[in-house]
Amino acid sequence: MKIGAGVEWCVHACTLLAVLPANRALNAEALAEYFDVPPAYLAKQMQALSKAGLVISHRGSSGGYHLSRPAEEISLWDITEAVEGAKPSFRCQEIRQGGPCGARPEECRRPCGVAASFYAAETAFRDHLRGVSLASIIVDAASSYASDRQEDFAVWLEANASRLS
Amino acid sequence: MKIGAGVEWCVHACTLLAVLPANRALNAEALAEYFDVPPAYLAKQMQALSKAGLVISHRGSSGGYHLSRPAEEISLWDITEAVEGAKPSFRCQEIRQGGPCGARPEECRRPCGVAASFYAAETAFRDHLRGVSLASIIVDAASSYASDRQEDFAVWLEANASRLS
DNA sequence: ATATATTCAGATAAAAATTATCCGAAATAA
DNA sequence: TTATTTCGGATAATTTTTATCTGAATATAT
Repeated sequence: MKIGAGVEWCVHACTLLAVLPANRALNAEALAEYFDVPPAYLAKQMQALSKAGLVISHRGSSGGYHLSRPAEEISLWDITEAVEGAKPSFRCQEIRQGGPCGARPEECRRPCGVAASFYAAETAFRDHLRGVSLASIIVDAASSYASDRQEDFAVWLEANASRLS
Repeated sequence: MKIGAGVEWCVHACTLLAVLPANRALNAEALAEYFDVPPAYLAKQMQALSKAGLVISHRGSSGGYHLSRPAEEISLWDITEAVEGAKPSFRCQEIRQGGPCGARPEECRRPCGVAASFYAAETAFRDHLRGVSLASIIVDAASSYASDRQEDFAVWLEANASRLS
């Protein structure tokens, strides 16, 4: 049971995009520099967010990414699903149908108790992440930032965020 | 986000061990045959259950495995943890500490909002599996078995379960 | 006691997924 | 047009998962 590093990176990247002023954008290189992660790999993960419609990409000079909707309307599950895909973590191999006493296909229309339990656990996991918005993450992060650091951050943002026409 | 095939196999294997009469055991080969999975790989996974104390192994002739405690007292999480390990699915890389505006270590004593949310989601997942016992899985499976199949099963068990002295 | 059967632990290896980089094409701004 | 930037795909390194095999330890049966 594992969650890829891309999910963590993309969530943090989105928190940065969420605090961007209107009509500003950040490109993959700037995002990667901010978090000190491999630029090419982060760029690839950002494609997934773009494909899922969570961020809008702008090509060309002074392009970059910005959120497609308010941070209140983007959950951690939205991002996780975009990056990792929607496949269930428990992939039932239907081993109950194999072997000398295997069940017949017509007895297996519904998932077995084992699979059903894992699916339900996963639903609990997913629902929890659905209940956490990007906006709530930002509020949490802001509270742990001292005022002098906020200044540093504002300077960095001004220097790196491009302007959209 | 994935759960390995070994977890599924081991849970099903444990359900089989759970319906074993007293002082009987099943070896890895018989378990693998019953579910039609690779014997050597299942044997390796069973080692994890043995190491975790969920099953008792008996070496030597007419040896095999049996549960270490009643099926009511073994949850799906017990088995999942034994096979996959206790490491959290979300492995925080603390990227908030990197980059030009990175947080200082003393600001990071508590997990960040992102990590905390994933940990909480995982707790919900784990708690759900903790609430499902092997015994409840067996009840579920038995209800979908026709009476003629139960006979087949009894014959197979008699032929394959070894006797412990 | 000896032979046989069986699990265990570790070495090994094949396959798949994850992590990571690079480049050409498309698109945008200056 | 020219420079910049994202996109999509090709490629590759690394790690994890899946899988097999062997020898040692151990228990049973003869």
